Amino acid sequence: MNNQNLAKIFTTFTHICEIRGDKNDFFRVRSYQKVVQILENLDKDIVEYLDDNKEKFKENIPGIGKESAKKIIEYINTGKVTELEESKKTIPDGLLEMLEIKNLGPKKVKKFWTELDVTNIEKLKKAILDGKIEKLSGMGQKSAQKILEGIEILNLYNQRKPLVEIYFDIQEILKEVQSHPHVIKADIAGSFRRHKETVGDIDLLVACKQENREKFIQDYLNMDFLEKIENQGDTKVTAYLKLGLQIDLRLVEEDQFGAAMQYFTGNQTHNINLRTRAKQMGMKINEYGLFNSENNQLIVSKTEEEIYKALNLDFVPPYLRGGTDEISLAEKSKLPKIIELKDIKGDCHMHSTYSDGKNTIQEMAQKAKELNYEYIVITDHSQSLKIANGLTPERLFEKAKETQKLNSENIGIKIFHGSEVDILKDGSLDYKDEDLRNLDFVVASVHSKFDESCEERYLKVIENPYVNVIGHMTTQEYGSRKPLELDYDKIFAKAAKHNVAIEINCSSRRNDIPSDLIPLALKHGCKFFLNTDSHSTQQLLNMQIGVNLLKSARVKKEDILNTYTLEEFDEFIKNNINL
DNA sequence: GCCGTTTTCGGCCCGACTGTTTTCAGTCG
Repeated sequence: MNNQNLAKIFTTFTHICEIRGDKNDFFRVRSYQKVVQILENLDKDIVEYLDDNKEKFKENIPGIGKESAKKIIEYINTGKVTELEESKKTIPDGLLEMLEIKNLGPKKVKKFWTELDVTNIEKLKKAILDGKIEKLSGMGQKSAQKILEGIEILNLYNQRKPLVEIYFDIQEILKEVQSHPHVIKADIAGSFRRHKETVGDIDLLVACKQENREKFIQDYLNMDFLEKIENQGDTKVTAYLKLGLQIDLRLVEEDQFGAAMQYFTGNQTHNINLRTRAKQMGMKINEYGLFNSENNQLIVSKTEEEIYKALNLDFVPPYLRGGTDEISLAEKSKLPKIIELKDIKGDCHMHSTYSDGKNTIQEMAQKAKELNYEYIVITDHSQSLKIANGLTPERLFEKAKETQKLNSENIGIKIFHGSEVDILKDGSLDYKDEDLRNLDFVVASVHSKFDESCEERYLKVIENPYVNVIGHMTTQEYGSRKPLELDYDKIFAKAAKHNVAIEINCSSRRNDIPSDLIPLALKHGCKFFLNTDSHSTQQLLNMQIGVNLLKSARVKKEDILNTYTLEEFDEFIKNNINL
């Protein structure tokens, strides 16, 4: 959490500097922007980089210099950064929210503030409607109108969306574009391709012959996933999707596609670092290719692989392009080996028609077999969760019998008899020991009283010998429930001690635990299950999104327990019950 | 503010698009 909190503090500071527009501040702001990106993409909490006394950095992090380090250390020790707090007093609060408006940057915000005393969005709206904005120098009716539109779409489209929520919708959109007769190649770049947890916009790249561009753009503008067009030029269209996100289309020539994918995948710091490297080597990178900077001769442009190779680097996969240490690792051929979808051998949290799932055990097993899994665990809800048709001990027994029967029919995948057992208000489990004893696998989850009492309940249930994994621990649900603020240090330490794994639940409404907690759990030696919590066969496909999220968090195969083969998993659950 | 095979000062990634201009500033990614 420190990384994200610090990133926010530094971001606010850069915004304040930009609005004030002090002389010679441009490169200072850019340095801090770089620090923000580094913080957002570190694979460990920043506190891990400090020495035991939290007084200095153990190792150098390129991009974080003396000044930033001082501020970070102050934050770790006191919870605030004095200089940045002080700077907040130098401008009215409302100016910062104005920066969120599309087409409105720091220069104009400053202009409106100093010339018209416009200090928040409300005042800005009034100034536009009163015709005051358009009279300012450098402004006009169109600019004023654009800002007004920016205010209107602020709440509609400006929210970042969780990757898990939009992943398959975007794939569908991509397929539609790819099937257009004038499209030679199309793909999504940007944070979507880097597998970030949330996505602010969609970068769509299309290779298309120059003579077909105009025709394609006309057809694109009429595609039914688009809602509103913002800007359009010969090679670029900015628009909004019906699902509530901005989409930027860029058109390139076929043999520039790799260069464009590289250029638009980012992140910004990765690109700056790469272009700086190119420059030092006498080359120049833009979206059209890698060029000799002296004579502008093209060196390579067709594929990303060629570009990294020409810069004497191993290919850096998109999910590692976070602008931290990936370029120096690629230079030394030391990029980390990260989990792949094919490493996943089973899914250990899913529901059937016995509780609130839409498909039978057999249907779930059949779909899982198609995904090349060796095993699944059916974990229907326990008795207290009546709203989800939780199973009484009698029905749990029936389910065990059906599971046994299916396994005896050799359907080509092993089904384990599990349950997602509620953690009750006192931290006990929702079945008696005699029922728990007959289960192969227990996911223990909270489904009621989502408050700080969960900390004590988790600490107690971790001691329960039947528990294999704690399900969706922070209980976050996008748009409805924020992650619980608990002492995760304490919980993870105890879970590791008792060999209780932590679930990374990749259902489309959860993504829990969120990736910023993963390094903390790893630090304590915890292992994870990556589960889909599927309530239908279709949702089993979410595993792909879960793996993608783990890639950008640099999680390795050995940290995820459902990479175990059937034999290893069988052995694991037998040994894991510690009576 | 940060960095260094151009190393302790001097330079810092690159291009598209828009609107207001008449050659460019601001914004965005």
